[in-house]
Amino acid sequence: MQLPDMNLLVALDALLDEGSVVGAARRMNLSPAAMSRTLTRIRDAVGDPVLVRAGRGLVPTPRAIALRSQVRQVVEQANQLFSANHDLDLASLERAFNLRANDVFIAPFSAPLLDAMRQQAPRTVLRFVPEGAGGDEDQALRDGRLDLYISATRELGPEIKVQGLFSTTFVCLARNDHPIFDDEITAERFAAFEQISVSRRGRALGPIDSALGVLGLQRRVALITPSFHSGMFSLPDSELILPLPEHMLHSVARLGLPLRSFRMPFALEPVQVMQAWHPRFDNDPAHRWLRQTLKACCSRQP
DNA sequence: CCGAAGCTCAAAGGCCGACC
DNA sequence: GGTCGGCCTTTGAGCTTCGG
Repeated sequence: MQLPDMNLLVALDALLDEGSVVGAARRMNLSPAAMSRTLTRIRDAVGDPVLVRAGRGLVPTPRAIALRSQVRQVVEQANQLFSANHDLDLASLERAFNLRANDVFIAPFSAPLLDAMRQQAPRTVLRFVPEGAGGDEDQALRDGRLDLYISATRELGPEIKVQGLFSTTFVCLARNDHPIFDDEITAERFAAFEQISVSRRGRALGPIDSALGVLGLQRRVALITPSFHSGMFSLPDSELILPLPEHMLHSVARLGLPLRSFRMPFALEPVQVMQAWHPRFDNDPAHRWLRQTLKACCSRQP
């Protein structure tokens, strides 16, 4: 049986990633001419143009886009196969770790994590990547665009691995002289003030509204922001209330804004924050080290 | 030794942005 | 609008390596 040339897979991976013959050639230490000929062989093998001219550069065909994540996965698995027995040398490890997280994690834990990385693996880079279109976490984890996804969501693919990091409860933030502090804070008084909802997907309703609903109450969300930090800057000049995870209070206090916190006047389920990764990284020593380091940071902090 | 495969070098041709 | 230079991909020619 004639096996296909596996080197073509590595080249295809580089070509799809770079979107350029010159870029892929540079990555593989080849001349552009050699990479161009390799692309010709890939086209013959796949039976598709794979990359077609668009102006000065190249763009992927639909077939290439469909193949992309599969190619990435196969190449990474092959890499692991050949490097699985190598000891991890953190001192010389050069790698950028791509994480997607919101400020519930970033505010309290990014500094300790970065500190641990600097001490143990000084040549690694921590990169927080922005939200993709329409919540593409599953695909980004599969493609290897994301090393870790840190979130409270459980709506991930069945193969995705998750590990609990910490649990946090919601407290509220309002300006120092907010009228809510004038009297006892009850659920009724809480619901009477306009509020900020933090949602990366632009949602106004969440667990707080469900809990209020049980009490026969309803609040009005006047402002929706993508992060807690962007929301809190609207507090000093308004009567808005911002519910936010307790874990963020310490870093909020350091900002020196004229804000004051108070406990939720009704019961709310704690939020479990987890880290999620694709199973192909399970045995990757560097990835395992990152997960352990991150988990340790979360365990140490309040 | 020979052919196949894959490489480099050099050159051609297309496209884009800057400049007049 | 036309010209020019730079960048990119592609292709022809020739070289090296390797297996039969």
